[in-house]
Amino acid sequence: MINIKRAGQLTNTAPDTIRYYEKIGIIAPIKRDKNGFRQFSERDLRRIKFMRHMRTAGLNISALLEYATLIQQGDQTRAARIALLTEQRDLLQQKVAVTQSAIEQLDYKIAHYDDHMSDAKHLI
Amino acid sequence: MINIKRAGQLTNTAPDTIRYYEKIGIIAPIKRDKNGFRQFSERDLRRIKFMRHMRTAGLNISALLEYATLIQQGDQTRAARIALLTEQRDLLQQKVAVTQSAIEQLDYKIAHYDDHMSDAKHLI
DNA sequence: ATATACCCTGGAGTGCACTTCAAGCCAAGC
DNA sequence: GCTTGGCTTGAAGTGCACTCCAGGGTATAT
Repeated sequence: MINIKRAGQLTNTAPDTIRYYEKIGIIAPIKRDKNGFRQFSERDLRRIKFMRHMRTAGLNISALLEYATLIQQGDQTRAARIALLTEQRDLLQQKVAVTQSAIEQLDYKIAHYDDHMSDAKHLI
Repeated sequence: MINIKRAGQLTNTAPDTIRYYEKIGIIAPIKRDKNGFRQFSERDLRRIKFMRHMRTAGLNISALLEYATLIQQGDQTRAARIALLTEQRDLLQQKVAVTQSAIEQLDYKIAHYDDHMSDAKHLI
């Protein structure tokens, strides 16, 4: 059986973070053994990995909680889930665009640091 | 002359944030009029815009402070500045990669929500 | 002269997402 | 039987980047 330490290794997530995710409800309650210790299933691990991945990418907890809540409410929320995922994907795409343009500005500065000094219009 | 309210509008930055940026040193001290009111130059505005842009993209304050400090130290820090900008650009590129992969996962889920239910391996 | 509308400062407060802590339970090894 | 190690909980603490506030100054309009 997979305990919380192992689950943390397998999902690259601190045990405290896993407990926190369960407590706030973005992952479903984990099964316990007779001592109250968490026993992780493969599905639990997939859920943790997914939430970590989305958090790392920049989704906030409240969006993930909404999603987790929709899942818990069953199949009739499918349309709402798709809408939420689509909205969040669009947000991530905007983020990528902003970051790309920052990368371009950095590249420009890196490439032109020789030519001008810092009073040139494009430099600070 | 450009006061802080106008500077905020022109740079899309709250006046409180501009004061904060000056206080912590990621922008140079702003010139004051006889009443102690800030008078922003075009260069000040460029600096604020740059810092906002970088912050929005995800650079942290400490990296920006390092950069601002190097600028203040003059031309002999050019190599260090380029190194810092390059390092930060690489970090942003990694961020973009992570975010892109999250977008792909979301796209996959959006596209396949009909086919399977949530016990499929790729869904949570 | 009084109201209005700016600005200033230092310091406290906020929101987010963890992260750490204190106190305690249970099982295995010496 | 007692220590060690892993787990449990609720609650408090942390770090980051702002954001707000109290108390006060100055200039313009009525």
